[in-house]
Amino acid sequence: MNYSIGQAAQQLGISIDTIRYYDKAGLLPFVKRNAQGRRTFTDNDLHLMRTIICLKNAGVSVAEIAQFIQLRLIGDSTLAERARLLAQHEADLRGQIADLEDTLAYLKFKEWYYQTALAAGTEAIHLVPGTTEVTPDLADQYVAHLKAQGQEAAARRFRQVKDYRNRDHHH
Amino acid sequence: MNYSIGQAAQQLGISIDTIRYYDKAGLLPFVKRNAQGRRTFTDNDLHLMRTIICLKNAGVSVAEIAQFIQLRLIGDSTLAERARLLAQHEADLRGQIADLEDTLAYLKFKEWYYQTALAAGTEAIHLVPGTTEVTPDLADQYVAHLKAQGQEAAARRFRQVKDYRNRDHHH
DNA sequence: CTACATGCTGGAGTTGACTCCAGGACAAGC
DNA sequence: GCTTGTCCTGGAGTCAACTCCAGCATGTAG
Repeated sequence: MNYSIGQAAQQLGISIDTIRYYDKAGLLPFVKRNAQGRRTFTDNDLHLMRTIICLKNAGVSVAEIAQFIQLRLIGDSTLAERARLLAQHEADLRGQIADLEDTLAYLKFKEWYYQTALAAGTEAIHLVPGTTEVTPDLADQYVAHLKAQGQEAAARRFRQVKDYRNRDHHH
Repeated sequence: MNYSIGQAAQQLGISIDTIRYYDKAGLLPFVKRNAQGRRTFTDNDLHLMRTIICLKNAGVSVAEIAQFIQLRLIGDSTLAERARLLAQHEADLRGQIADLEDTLAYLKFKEWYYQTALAAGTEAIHLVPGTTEVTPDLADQYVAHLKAQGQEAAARRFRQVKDYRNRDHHH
């Protein structure tokens, strides 16, 4: 079964222009044309494009995906290199997920801040009296709250995030 | 304790230019200046900026963070609205994490593909003989492999991802 | 007194990933 | 034989989030 660019776009959930952009960028060397010069997509093409979209979702740049596709074109001699690239992208992805989990822990802390402030009717309960500065032991209060709720794991996680964020970064 | 823009940048792990960009964008209305017109950052300022960086990490745009900061400036009357925005961002973040987990499941499938191909010395074991098309039941083989390894949960997850990806999307 | 580090502003430039457009080809339906 | 729909190309435009620059001010070290 063959599909037009419009049908392919619909099935993949991306725009026609995006497909043409990927083609220009060298991501779709396997896509053939018909007698009129129009692109025709096979089921196998769509399968490959799903892998491309997967890599894109994993935060891999178009240039890096193009490199991967070029290796594929060369053949079996590049199998090890391709496996290595995928493993690298997997490690990056795990890192991204861990970062987002940390961000989530911090966001929950902020939500606790607003839930308690809302319950009190004012943000003042978290501020040093007469200022707009938050109380210095706010994070400790939150950890105590988590522990009181029996959420030991969450408390440990938040402590780590907090300690990490307060340490100097050197990028 | 007060810090210069350079010290703040170092402690937060972002560049001086980024801080100035955030200031221009209205994210830092709370930062004061000294007699020479230079920005001075308090510990509390850094705390607030860590929250901003957290939201940025959660994929929130600068414009949306600016809106949040404006609400904070107004005071207690906006507490409920701020709590609502945070809850929304948390939901978005959970969605992002789930998407990345799906991507990870798909990436692991591809890694299995390359591990087995490497073991065989050729990609041909996954292709329809004489073509460059992957065998139609490749995904099923992978699921069988996962089950044989006792990874029932991973098998279920992959099946869902696969089914989802093969269904039409309508964005 | 001069050099140097650090800061300021307004504004221009960069990057990646699209997204849109003008101008044209072709097949099908009326 | 005209309109409509879908496709083609090269190239320009957009957008967010920085990133860099010129030109200037100021505080400190030698």
